[in-house]
Amino acid sequence: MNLPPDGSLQKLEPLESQVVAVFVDGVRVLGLPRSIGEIYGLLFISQSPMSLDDLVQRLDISKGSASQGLRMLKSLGAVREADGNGNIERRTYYEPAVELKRLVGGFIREEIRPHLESGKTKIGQLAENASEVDDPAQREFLSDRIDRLDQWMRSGSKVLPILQKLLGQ
Amino acid sequence: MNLPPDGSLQKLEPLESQVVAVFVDGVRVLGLPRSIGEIYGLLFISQSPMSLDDLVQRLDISKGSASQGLRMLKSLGAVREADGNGNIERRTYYEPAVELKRLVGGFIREEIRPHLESGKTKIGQLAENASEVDDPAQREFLSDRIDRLDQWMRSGSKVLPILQKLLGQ
DNA sequence: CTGACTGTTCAAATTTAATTGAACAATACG
DNA sequence: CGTATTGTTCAATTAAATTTGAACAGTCAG
Repeated sequence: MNLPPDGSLQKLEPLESQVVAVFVDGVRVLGLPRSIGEIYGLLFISQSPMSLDDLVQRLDISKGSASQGLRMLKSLGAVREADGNGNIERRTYYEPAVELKRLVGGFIREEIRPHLESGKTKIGQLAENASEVDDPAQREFLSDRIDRLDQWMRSGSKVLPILQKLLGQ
Repeated sequence: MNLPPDGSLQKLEPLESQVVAVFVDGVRVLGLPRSIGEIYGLLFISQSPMSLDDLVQRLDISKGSASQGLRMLKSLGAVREADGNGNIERRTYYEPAVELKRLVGGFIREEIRPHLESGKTKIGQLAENASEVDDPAQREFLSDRIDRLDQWMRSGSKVLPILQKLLGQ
């Protein structure tokens, strides 16, 4: 007694499965969980917005996964709530953000920048510790390497906005 | 009966541990295994090249991990074999590549491009399948989305060499 | 040939990360 | 209120990735 209300829901069409697979593969490269790829992929290839329950049914995933996945996708700016045309519906529907610029921007903001920031902090501490090494030759070597590390971080920080600009269509 | 031959080997100095931690964190962002970060990190902060056995001892990892880790780092172009000054030694010693350009290039070549390539192939197939959908409105929507996906891939392919150039010092 | 040394391979064990599902808000409606 | 609906949380489970370690291959020296 929980049959799909109509035939269009439930199992994925072959084309939908293929698209979902592409995104599942894509997000793995980015180090994100597979459910993220499934959810975004299905939204991406669906003509109308979908609710959490729709995703649970069509992808055969748990409510928990769908909820957490949507949360992350929202924080990445990769999905947004569709304005329920008639506000009669209680549940919220989601649609994908399809501008590459936005997706890349969200990923950089949420997944890259925090690491760069914390890295810079740690490197600052490293530089201090290195400056206290007794042996001068050793100290010079360490400072040199740590400087280089610092340069890498700076390069990274400098390149990110350029990257975003280049992908802005 | 397997004591360290001298005090300089075995446990990591605090500074070394900190540097290794930075790299462990760094490679996790890139989706690479922690041992990769440990090995590269230690090589990076070490003044002289190290052998597989050195790494095993100092990082307290297995020979297997060290071997596989070095293999991946070699394929990424992130470490190279040090030319044994005197060719008296039998075992090979490794030193890190410290040019950001080379590291980024290797990562793009080994980890990014293959996915872009296979993605392009899959999208080609998708486009075919989509063109065979009966309903014209649906077909148009699908083609539109798949086109977009294709554009993303092209953008990615176009940006990678620019990225490499930007990081070339 | 035999033994010592260096490194690789890969199935099994371990560790880490993601997913589930049951319990729990929160809100709406009669 | 009572209960139906929608969604969140999080401890327990499951699944995936990494690490281990024992077996093996190749090489050199005696």
